[in-house]
Amino acid sequence: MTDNPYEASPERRAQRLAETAPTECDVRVGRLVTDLIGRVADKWTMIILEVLEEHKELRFTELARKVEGISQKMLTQTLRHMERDGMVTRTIHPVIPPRVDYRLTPLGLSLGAAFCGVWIWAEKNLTEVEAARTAFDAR
Amino acid sequence: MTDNPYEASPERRAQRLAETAPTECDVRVGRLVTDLIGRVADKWTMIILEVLEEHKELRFTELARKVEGISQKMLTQTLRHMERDGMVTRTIHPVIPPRVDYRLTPLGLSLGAAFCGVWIWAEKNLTEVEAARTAFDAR
DNA sequence: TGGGCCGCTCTCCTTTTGGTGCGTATAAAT
DNA sequence: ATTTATACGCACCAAAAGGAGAGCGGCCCA
Repeated sequence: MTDNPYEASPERRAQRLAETAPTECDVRVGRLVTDLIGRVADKWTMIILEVLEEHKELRFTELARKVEGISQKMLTQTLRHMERDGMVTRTIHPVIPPRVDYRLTPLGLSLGAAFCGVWIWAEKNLTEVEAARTAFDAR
Repeated sequence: MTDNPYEASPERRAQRLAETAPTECDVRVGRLVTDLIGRVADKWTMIILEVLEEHKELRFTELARKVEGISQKMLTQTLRHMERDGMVTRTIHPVIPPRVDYRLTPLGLSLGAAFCGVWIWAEKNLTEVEAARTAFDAR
């Protein structure tokens, strides 16, 4: 990506203003949104988000068990990213076997809610997507 | 990813049933959502989706120019994935310099609409995320 | 004395991802 | 005769992601 596709074409911006804009979101935020979505939407973040929505507070090994399939490395890494983005809080209890609790912040919860739309879409259009795939593969 | 985390743990499913499940979605939906998000979250799909929302029909090289930075390989690949999932239609005109037109299906349009929620979330919480990041990095 | 628990971190190693560039068919244009 | 334009497919290579497993620090229990 040499430079930003969101600002490239003046006609495109004109069109955006002329038409009933399909997304009324600001164009310049677009890059950051893409970035954010890319970061937030990977496989593990979603699952961890979901698990932490159910059980509001979990420690490291509990998460590792619930997520089931994640490596320690990925769990640590994902949790750090989520912490950095303000999605989870990490509280260390200085006890004898170390204990660290993770829980969602309001920000994290709201993200989960935002993704609910996609979730519902997937639920609604599941069969259509699967049909499209099998039709495509059968050619 | 050795196997599917959504079907792996019996205790988790039991737990899901026992509690007031916050998402009542089917397991296949979960897989599709993860899969879908993983796909849409890649760098190019989102941008192509957006570009095709604005100009409803575009040919290959037009897309290549609008997206600006994408390699031919990635453009082809991403379009094939989107076609397989039923997001775009691909019409080949058997003319002398080949001509192929791409446009969004209703399914593709509705997906764009579904992701609008996440888009809006990101737009709304952008500053908060950035603040969290700088705060985290300053430690 | 020697495990074992917990929450990591670090070091390999393999897999995946993505870019570059070449080949291809075909007819019109030069 | 050669070039040009179009929409790719294919082979090759570099970079990044991600998994496996070892180590570690400190205290408790046998």
